[in-house]
Amino acid sequence: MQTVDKAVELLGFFSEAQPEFGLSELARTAGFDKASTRRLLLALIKHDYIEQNRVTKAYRLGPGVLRLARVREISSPLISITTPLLHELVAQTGESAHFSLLSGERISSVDIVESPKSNRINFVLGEEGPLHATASGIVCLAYGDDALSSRLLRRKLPAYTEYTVTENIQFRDMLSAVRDSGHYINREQYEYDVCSIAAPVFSQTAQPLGAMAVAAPSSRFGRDRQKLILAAVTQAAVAASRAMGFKSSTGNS
Amino acid sequence: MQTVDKAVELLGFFSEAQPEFGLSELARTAGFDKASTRRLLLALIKHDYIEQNRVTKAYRLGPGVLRLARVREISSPLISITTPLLHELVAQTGESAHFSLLSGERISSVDIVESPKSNRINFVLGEEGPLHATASGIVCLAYGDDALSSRLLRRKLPAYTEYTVTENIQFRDMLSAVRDSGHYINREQYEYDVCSIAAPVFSQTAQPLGAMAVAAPSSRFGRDRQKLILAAVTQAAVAASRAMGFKSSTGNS
DNA sequence: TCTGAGTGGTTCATTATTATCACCACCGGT
DNA sequence: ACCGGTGGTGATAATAATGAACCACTCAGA
Repeated sequence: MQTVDKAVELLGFFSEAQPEFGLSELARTAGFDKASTRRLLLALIKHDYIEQNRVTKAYRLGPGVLRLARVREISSPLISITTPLLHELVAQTGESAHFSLLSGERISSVDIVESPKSNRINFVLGEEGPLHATASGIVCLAYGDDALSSRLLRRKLPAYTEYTVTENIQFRDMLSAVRDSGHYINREQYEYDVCSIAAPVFSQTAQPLGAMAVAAPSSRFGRDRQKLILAAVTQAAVAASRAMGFKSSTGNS
Repeated sequence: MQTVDKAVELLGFFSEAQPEFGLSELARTAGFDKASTRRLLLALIKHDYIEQNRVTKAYRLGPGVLRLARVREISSPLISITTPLLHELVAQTGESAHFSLLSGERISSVDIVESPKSNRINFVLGEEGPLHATASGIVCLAYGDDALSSRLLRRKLPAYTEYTVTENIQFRDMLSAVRDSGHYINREQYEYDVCSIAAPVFSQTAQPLGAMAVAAPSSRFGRDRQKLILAAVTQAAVAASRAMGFKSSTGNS
């Protein structure tokens, strides 16, 4: 089913930052042949998951994806749960908050509420980030399938800043610490001057499906604020997990 | 790319009414081999467009579709445009209103606002209906590609009630009338006691991408109420088209 | 307990599909 | 006129998908 793989992989390249692609452009970024790419796109267009601008010839996500999301959201709500929690997080902490989904070996923000402050962290909706350098990704790795973290650790982890943890042993210890504490505090490991705290959100089946996180500039990341943010984030994550039908194994009576 | 076709076709079977499928069940409804179906599902699972309940083994739409919809909605808003218009329609008419998307040879509601009345028409989100027997479908056909209506008319149109238009000549006349008037009034052609009025919504590229519609029980579908509903629906559809970047060719100055 | 009919899942020889490259027509700048 | 870039197309060589038969399991009923 490599053909299907490629087709749905194409969908993954579209993001808020780049919602449109030319044919050659998409083929290049995907690493596929131009002709193949076009055939894949045609198949997707047939079902309205991609549409083409007749004038500019550019391809973008089609209206069909809306139907899917509505159906999914009705049968098992997610965004409608996280949005109010994120608003609360922003109100409590004054910082930008976001909910990210674990998606294969990447993590992508699907719900964002931005801080009202002018100096704030901005996220791009739908943009994918690495698991090993983001707080959200790290908590997902910690609670996720061992196979996933092992697969990731087989390759050398790329460093994004001098603080990125790239050593396998150190990384495994970190994951273990996350499992003990229930959260992770990222201090400029992905981007300079960006710190964030994330806590995992679990599905009914107790798998981590994503993470709630709050991000702040380093200048507003002192001890006291960390405490405040940490408390708010963990609370929000627990609330989200509960709302999604996850029965926590600890603290039930 | 028949393989991709099949894979994305699978996604189409999930709806609010049936958000979960067993493997055999899905293979049966799709008409695919069980083994193939499973391989297709695995490919989709890999990218989080399908997920499987580990306990019940049932398949359903995965969280990945949420990302796609958010990206699409940010880059070219649709639902966020139609929802307020639908609320207004319900306020004006007192009846249930919905926005449907043209999707291949079917039409499916993606946005619904229900009437506050206890006797109201209820829609199922994401459920697909036939083009030729629904008001929304008929207006899309009227303004859509000729190839689409011709393809549909090649087969004998199935009748759902005694009022369903199934004769080709009569049907073509009907489409022509829709193009003249800009709307269609469906009186119990799909379901008894359900009448509805629909008007087309156009994209930037002047293709009909769906329709706004209001549906009422026959008992509340007298002349005066038809007039009221018709005016409200056409107004809402025009507003939606405009908001989506469609430049109307008539009435511009 | 045995049977049968239904699950979900797997295998592998057969078969039909898709990838690729070279090509075309077109556009915009030099 | 040319060049480098689009989007798009078609034939053949190389690859992938198919599906009948199979297993293990569960549930219902005799």
